[in-house]
Amino acid sequence: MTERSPEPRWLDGEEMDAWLALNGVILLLPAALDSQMQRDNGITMFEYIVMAMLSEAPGRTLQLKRLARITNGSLSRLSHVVTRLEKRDWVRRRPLAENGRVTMATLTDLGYAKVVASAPSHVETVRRLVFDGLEREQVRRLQEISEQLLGSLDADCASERLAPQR
Amino acid sequence: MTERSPEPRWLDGEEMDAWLALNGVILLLPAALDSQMQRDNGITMFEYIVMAMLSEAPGRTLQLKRLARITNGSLSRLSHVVTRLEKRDWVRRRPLAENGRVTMATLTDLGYAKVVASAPSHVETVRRLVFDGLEREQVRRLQEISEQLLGSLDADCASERLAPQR
DNA sequence: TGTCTAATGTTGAAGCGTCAAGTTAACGCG
DNA sequence: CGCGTTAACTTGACGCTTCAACATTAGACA
Repeated sequence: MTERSPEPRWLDGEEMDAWLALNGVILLLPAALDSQMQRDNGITMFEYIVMAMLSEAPGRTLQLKRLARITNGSLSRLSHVVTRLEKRDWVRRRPLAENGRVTMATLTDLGYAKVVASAPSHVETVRRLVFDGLEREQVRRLQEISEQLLGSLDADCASERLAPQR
Repeated sequence: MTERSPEPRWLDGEEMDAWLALNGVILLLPAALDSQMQRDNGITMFEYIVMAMLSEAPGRTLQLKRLARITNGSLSRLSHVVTRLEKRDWVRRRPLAENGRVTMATLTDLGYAKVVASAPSHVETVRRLVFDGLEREQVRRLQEISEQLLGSLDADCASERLAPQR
């Protein structure tokens, strides 16, 4: 619990304004995307991303560990989700013969069809909520800033793994 | 929803890059903030925001409906959270005499102390994850872009309320 | 004044995510 | 070879959010 650091470096006016706006975005945008996906396609945003990543992988197959990484999810979360997707016959699990520790997830034909069917309305929503309102130049800036933030976030995750607090 | 629109307006290269990065941010940043708040202060990010908003309100008191709006949360979610916060003696609920429909939430002294104690580590995290990596100019651009996105999101919410699908 | 409708909150159930614990398999190394 | 350690994954419990249903009150209006 951060001992008694003398005085935190509070945010100044510009930072506070930016933070309030960004805060709204990271709260509302995922909710809006999830809501649309659930309503129009009956699946979670995360389920969609998992299947979309699989659909682009060679043989529509990926190791769970790797799939967890590229979807920014925990292994546990992924395991639960794959269980659900298996019940709907969209994904199949198969242990790898060469290495008994890894298990592979494969997107079925039915799963591929589901991704293809779900993509258009999703893209439409992203376009409407994000890109329709932005100039070309802003899109480039958004990418630059987001990648910068991603860098800080990755560093943060890494440091947590290496230096458990307390 | 979107019957058989001929062909969706797919994202081009720049948009796709920006989207991937933004997607990572809106997925990882809330998780990182929640994780820090839970670990260091034992409360949810949303609980913190609720109490922080109350702490800045006149009389540390706000109507639930209004509190829901400024915290970007649903009324139901807020009701559950306030119930939890009441159990910890951080917030108190009181129906308004003048208008039996509204109920007010008030931050207690204990709740105020909790916010004050939680703020430094939170600000430190925001600074580390967001602002330490950005130039001044980028902060301004981030604000501009975020506010633009917020505009689209608000319009989206509004349209959903007015035009229920199906 | 009586009724209808809308606004404000509450509640319970169901679904999803996290966390901690457990399993199994590979690896290092004495 | 046996042992301990690590990596990959699974599972169950718990907590939070959503959703739908409900309760209550205020205002409209006839």
